[in-house]
Amino acid sequence: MKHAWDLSEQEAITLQQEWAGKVSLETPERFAVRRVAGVDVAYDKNDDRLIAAVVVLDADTLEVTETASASGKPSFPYIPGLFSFRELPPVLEAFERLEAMPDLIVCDGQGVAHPRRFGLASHLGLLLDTPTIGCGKTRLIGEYEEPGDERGSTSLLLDRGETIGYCLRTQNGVKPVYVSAGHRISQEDACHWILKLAPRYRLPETTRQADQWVKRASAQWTS
DNA sequence: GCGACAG
DNA sequence: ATCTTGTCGC
Repeated sequence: MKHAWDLSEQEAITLQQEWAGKVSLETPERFAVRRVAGVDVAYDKNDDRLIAAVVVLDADTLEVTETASASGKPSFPYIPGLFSFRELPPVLEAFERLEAMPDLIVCDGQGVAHPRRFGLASHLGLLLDTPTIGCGKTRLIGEYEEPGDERGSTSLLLDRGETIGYCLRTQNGVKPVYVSAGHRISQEDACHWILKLAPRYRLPETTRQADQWVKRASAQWTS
């Protein structure tokens, strides 16, 4: 039988075009965030496995309150623009192992700053029906001006006349990050949240903690 | 055809 | 993503 994630490249693209229309760029009314999650995926080339880790932080203290992980064989190759079809299966499994769902999720990669406006963060947000933000270390698409040198400086990420996200400097003098709304959040709120989540380093604490935990998890899933 | 190209 | 040493700067 045909598995939900067993798609051809063309079918994946068609699904993105279809689902992009379901994405919401509006922050919910009475948006109260207590738990913020960070997601990261590692690849073990030795046995061709993906390891996903989800960490949940207290939105006020930024302390880790829960973690979960999952592992599986990649069911899709890495193709720029079709990233989510490779990474999401183990990520979703990790989320299922969480005791409490977070109020906001920060992903490594893009949200709507994507050729079809449906990056990893948008895909995950739609599947979990939860607000998501995409925060990438590098750009996938879009043009922008270099933001100012100070923390908090931003510039628009533009594509075909549309604002698809922001280029954000999270610390004085560091390389900027690329922020875009994933689902159920506005571009502006997405940017504000990333800045708030990155009080000390270039990357938000959600990403840093997820990165740290995915490495511990890989050791476990290997041995 | 050529260059770009999240992790 | 991952493979990898030293090096510059605070």
